[in-house]
Amino acid sequence: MTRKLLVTSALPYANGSIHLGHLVEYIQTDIWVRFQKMQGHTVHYVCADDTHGTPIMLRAEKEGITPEALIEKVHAEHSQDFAEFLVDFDNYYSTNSEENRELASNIYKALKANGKIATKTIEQYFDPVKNMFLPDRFIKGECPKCHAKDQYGDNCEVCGATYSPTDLINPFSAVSGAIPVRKETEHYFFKLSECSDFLRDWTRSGTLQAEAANKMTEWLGEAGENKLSDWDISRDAPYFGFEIPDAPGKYFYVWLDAPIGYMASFKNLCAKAGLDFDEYWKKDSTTELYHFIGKDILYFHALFWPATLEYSGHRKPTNVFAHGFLTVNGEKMSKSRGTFITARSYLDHIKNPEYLRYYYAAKLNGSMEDIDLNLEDFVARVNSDLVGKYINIASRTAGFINKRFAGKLNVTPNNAVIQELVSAKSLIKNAYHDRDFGKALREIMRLADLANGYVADKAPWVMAKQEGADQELQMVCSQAIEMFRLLTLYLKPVLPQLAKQVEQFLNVPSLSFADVEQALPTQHQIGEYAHLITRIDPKQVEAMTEANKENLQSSAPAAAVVTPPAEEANYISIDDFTKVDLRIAKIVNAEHVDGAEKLLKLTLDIGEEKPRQVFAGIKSAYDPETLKGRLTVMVANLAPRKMKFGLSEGMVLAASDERGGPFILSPDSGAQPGMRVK
RNA sequence: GGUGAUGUAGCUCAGCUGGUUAGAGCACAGGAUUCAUAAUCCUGGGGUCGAGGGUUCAAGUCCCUCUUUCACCA
Repeated sequence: MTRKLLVTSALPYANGSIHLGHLVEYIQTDIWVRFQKMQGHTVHYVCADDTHGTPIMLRAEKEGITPEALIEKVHAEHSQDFAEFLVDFDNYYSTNSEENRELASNIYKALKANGKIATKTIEQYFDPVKNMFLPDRFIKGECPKCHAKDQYGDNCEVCGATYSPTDLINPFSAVSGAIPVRKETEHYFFKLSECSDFLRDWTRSGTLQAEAANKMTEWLGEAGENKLSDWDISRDAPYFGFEIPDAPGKYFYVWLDAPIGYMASFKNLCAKAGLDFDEYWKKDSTTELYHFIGKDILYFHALFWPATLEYSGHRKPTNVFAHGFLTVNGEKMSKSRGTFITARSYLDHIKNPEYLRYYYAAKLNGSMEDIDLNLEDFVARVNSDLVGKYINIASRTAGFINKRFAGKLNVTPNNAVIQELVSAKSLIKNAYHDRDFGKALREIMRLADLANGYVADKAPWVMAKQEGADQELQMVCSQAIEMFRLLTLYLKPVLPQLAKQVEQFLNVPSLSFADVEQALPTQHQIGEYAHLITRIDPKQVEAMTEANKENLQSSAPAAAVVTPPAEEANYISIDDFTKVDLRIAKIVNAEHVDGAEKLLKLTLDIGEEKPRQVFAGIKSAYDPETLKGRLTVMVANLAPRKMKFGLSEGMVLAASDERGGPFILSPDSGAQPGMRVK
């Protein structure tokens, strides 16, 4: 039976950039969705920008653009960030859409028809200069406890006290600076207080996480008790959002139409993909609905949202999955420590999004616990697990298959390690299903260890030198490749891009869980192995945190109002640059290295007594004879590195990308060996 | 302040309903190996499981007190 699943991640607010904290959720959801798709289920993964509310209105005003222009700009930026992190939404939409306006209005009307809407006059702070009501966050003043100046209306960042704006000493509007006045206004309420019996039932019937269910009883109180109060769902003009149908000048509070944005995004997808919206949202739908959220917004998703759905005649979520927050190096993300890292900054420095996906997956376990991004551990773990263990299996065996057997495999299924890999399928599936990605990856890496052990045990490099051991050599390497195929399949939800490259290398169609038992056939032809990933250099991480620190300094005077252009995060200082000692080098000798596929051994004169010996991976592009006597550029102060063929005392610079290369550099005529390049 | 969670080797984490000398990966030390963009394999050192008290034949695992960190609520 094919299951039909609709999955969402929380809608990011269109007021700022995506950062590594956001990405925990999108990566978690994306892995789960990819896993479900790999099982052959029908899955739709939708999301959208959350675009309404006072902060967006005010920020647009500050930037001198319309809110629509602001959210359009942010939408493009968010979409790009998600795409580059391989978060594969089936639709990424906006809450400021016609679909959402219509759905929000209809839901409101249905709630009203059900007697769940009330009006009440409340008193609120009002900015007499801007002529608008002020949310707590936009009132500032002196903390009543510690008397720190310039604190927000809801809590003090200095002493941590929480209070209401009325308690502030000398309050002022953060928008205009005017002294706010109290003013009465009529608000619309969703009568949540009447929903506690329903919510208590829903909590019990649903399969919320244990911790989430605890929270629910905390909010709901014991049976018979009613701790819920009605929910204020309106805001007064001016407000960027949807006007309430029968209430001119009143707008839906952003948190009313935000979750409806899940429906709107899906509705938009339905129109594009020919799906039946009602099949997924009608009261007795047999499809499944999952919301991935952060624990901070559990309140909205476990109370308001199911109640809204229930009393407007829709289905309820099958499950709400809450995750914890991200800390970096054990502490809250901090701009001064450089650990407040945007998605863009990560991409600029570390480049490969799958490293972060892997690390997050290794840490996630389906609970609401916070997870820690320890940057040193990140480098060690990714390098060791992905490069050292997993990729190494193909890297160390594919060469034999390519060179000795023209890429032809000979897999025999009766192999203990392969059998263990195959039988791990259900454990791994269950772990993915339970969102215990950490458990899945621990198992997969244990299997990768077994595969490396198998290769070490069989020692194909010995067979390669023996007469008449060809068949065994081919078999052992084929088994290793089959192990690599299985590991790739298991890792695919986490590393979709790498898996795709491996599928091309293995010359197989897109892998899914049904392929576990389908071993590569005998005489199967694989492609040429090209290295698939490289290690993270800790310097990249260092550069990233440094860049984020500088980022803060340069924007400090502007006090968080203006986001500096993303490129600025890339800058290094002149001091950083001068650390690199670049020298003009004369290639006095160049020769092939016995046994090395890619390396040339260069002898370089940079004006020192003794010439430098440098191994350079440029054999593919240069004949040693043509290099002799040439001038080029080398890094003279690179730490010497012991390689298999000897000590390399520096590095020759060369350019390359997918269009070709490597191309070494040449100075203009007149340059002499030993001259500093700066 | 109240509630919920959390604290296990240097680092990051497993330890299901309490059951033999507490586990893994990384890091570290020694050895092996050279196929692999130095990756791999074997062996080893290292923990009063936040602190104290209690229940039990038996507790990292249950109860109480204190404490660390985090979140939510008032």
